[in-house]
Amino acid sequence: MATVDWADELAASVEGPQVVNDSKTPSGTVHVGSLRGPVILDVITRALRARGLETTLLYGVDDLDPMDAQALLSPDAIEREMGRPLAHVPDPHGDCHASYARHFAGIFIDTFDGLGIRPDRYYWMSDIYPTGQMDPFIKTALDKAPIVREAYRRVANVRHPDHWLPVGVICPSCGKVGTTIASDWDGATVYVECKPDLVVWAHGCGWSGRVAPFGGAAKLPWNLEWAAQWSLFGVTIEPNGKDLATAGGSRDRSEAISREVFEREPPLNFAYEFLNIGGKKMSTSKGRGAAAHTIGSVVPPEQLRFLFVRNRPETVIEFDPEGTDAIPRLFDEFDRIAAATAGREVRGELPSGHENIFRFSLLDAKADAQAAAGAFRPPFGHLALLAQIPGVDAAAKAGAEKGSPLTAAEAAELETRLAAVRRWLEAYAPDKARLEIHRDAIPAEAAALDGNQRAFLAALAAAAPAGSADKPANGDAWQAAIFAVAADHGLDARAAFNALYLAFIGRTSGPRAGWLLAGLDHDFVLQRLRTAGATAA
RNA sequence: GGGCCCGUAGCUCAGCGGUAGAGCAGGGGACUUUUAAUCCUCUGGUCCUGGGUUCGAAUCCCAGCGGGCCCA
Repeated sequence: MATVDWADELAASVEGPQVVNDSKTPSGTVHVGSLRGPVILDVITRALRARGLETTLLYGVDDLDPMDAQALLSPDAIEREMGRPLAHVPDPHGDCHASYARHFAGIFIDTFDGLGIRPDRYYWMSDIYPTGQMDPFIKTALDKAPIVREAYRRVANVRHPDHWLPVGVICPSCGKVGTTIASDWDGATVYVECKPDLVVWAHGCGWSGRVAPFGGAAKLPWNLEWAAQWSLFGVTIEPNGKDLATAGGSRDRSEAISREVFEREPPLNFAYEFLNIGGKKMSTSKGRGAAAHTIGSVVPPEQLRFLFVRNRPETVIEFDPEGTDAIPRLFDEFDRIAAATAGREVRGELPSGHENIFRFSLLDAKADAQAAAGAFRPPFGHLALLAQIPGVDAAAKAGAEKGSPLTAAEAAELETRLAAVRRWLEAYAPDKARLEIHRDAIPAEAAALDGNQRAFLAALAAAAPAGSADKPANGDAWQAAIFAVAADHGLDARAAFNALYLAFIGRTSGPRAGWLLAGLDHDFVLQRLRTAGATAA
C-alpha cells in the first residue's frame, strides 16, 4: 500500500472522461489548511491523466453568495453591503479589483497557481447566471419545490413553510440577496419580499413585487446551486472537506437534490481532513490565521504540496511548527524521498509510493521527476547554520558541497531555502537552533573548560597572530589550524571543538568551527581565545 | 442529541488478515578535516480498552473510552 495509492485507486476505479470540480465562496482570505483540498484535487487530476483518462479540472467561484462577514468591511459599509452578492460588493482594498469577490478570489487563484494547481477553467457564478445557463435548473427547482422541501425535511430535518421556494432573488431595489424570500411561483415569476428581519446579519429594504428569477436576477440556494453545478458541468468527481460530510449536512442535501430534483447521480465523493496546527484546526476567526499566513511564507510550494500529499486524505495532519523542528524535518523528509526517487541509497524504509509522492509534490505536472529528484538540495538544517554565521557565502558553500557549480534551478532552490530559513529563524525556530555569539563577555559555561583545553585555546591564539600575513584567511585555514594545534596539545578533536564552542557560544557543539571563526572579527576572536585560555581553572 | 474521521515507539506517521515498521528525538561508538555534518550501533510499543469472527487480528465486526471536525 503506497501512501498515495488513494489517488491511483480512485483513478483505477473510474472509466471514461472525468470532470473534477471544486468551488469556493470568496468571502475572505484562504489559510494554509484550506489548500489541502485543491492539492488533493490536483493530485487526483494528475493520477487520472497518468492513467490516460481525459480529465478536466474545474474550479468554481461562488460569488453570488451573500456577503456575511462584516469583519472585513468598514463600519459605514456594513449596513449597505451585508447581504449583497459578493460579486456586487466593492473591493474593500481600494479599486484594484472589480469587486470584493474578485479581490479575494484573486488571492486564492494566485495561491493555487503558486502551488502548481492550474484548473482548466475557473468559472464565476456571477458570469454563469446572466448567460441563462442556470435558468433551466432554477425553473426545475421551482417546479419541483415540494420535492425540494420534502428533501430538506427528510435529509436535514429542516422544515420550510409550504409557500417557501428554493430561489434567492436579488432585490431589485437594494440589491441584497440574503434578505429576500420568494413565494407564489406562477411559471414565469415569483413574488418577492425583501425583509428587514429575515436574517440578523443583514437588513432588507422592505421592497416587494413580482420578479422573473432568470438571467441573473436570482440565484439558487447553496445546496441547489451545488447540485446544479454537477449537472451543468457534468461533474464526475468532487471530494469535499470533512466539515461538509456530516449527516444531513451540505453534501447530503445536495446529493438528495441532485437525485430527486435534477435527476442525476451525484459525483464520486470522499471527504478529506484538515491540517491542524498544534492540535487545533486553523481558523482565521479563532486567531490562528496569523500562524497560517506565516507558514505559507516559510514552507515553499513544493514542501507544502509534499506535506499534503504524503498523508492520506482522511487523516488529520498535525503540524506544529512553533518552537519545533517540524519544518526542518519536512524538508529533510522531502530530500530523502527526492534522493530515493533519483535512485540514490537512502537511510531507512521508504513509503512504497515514494516516487509518486515526489512527482505529485512537484509544481510542474509535466516535469521530469527523475531529473528534478537528482538536483542538489542543501539540507535545511545546514543552511540554518550558514545563515547565522556572518560572512558566509552560502552559494559558494553549497557549490563546494555539491562538488560542481549549481545549475540555475539549484541556485534558485538555494535562494528559496535561504529565504525559508530566515523566516523560520525569525518566526518558529526553537532557541537551540539559534546561534548566539557571546560578544560582550565570555560565556559562563566556559568555566567548564579544563587545563588542556585552555592551553589549546591560548596556543591557537598564538598560532594566529593578528595582522600578520599568516592569519587564517578562511574557514579551511582555521580548520587546519585547529586540528594542528589540537594535535600539538594531545587534545582530541572533540575536546578541541568543545572548547571553542564553549568560549564563543556557550555550548558544547556548534556549526563548523573554522567557518564560524573566519566569519567573526579577527581581533575579537584572538582576544576571546586569549581570555578563555588564560582564565584560571 | 446526531454524523464522520482518527487513536501504532517520546514526536510525526506508514502498515490495514500472516514473525510490530520508518523518520526524527534519545543512548553508545567512529572520525587528522561536512564536528548541530557524515557513518556505525543500541534503546524504545499490552498497536486505546473489552468482547467477537478466524488456524491466525494492529488490520475485519460490535461495544466502550479518548481526541478532532462538523451538524443540531
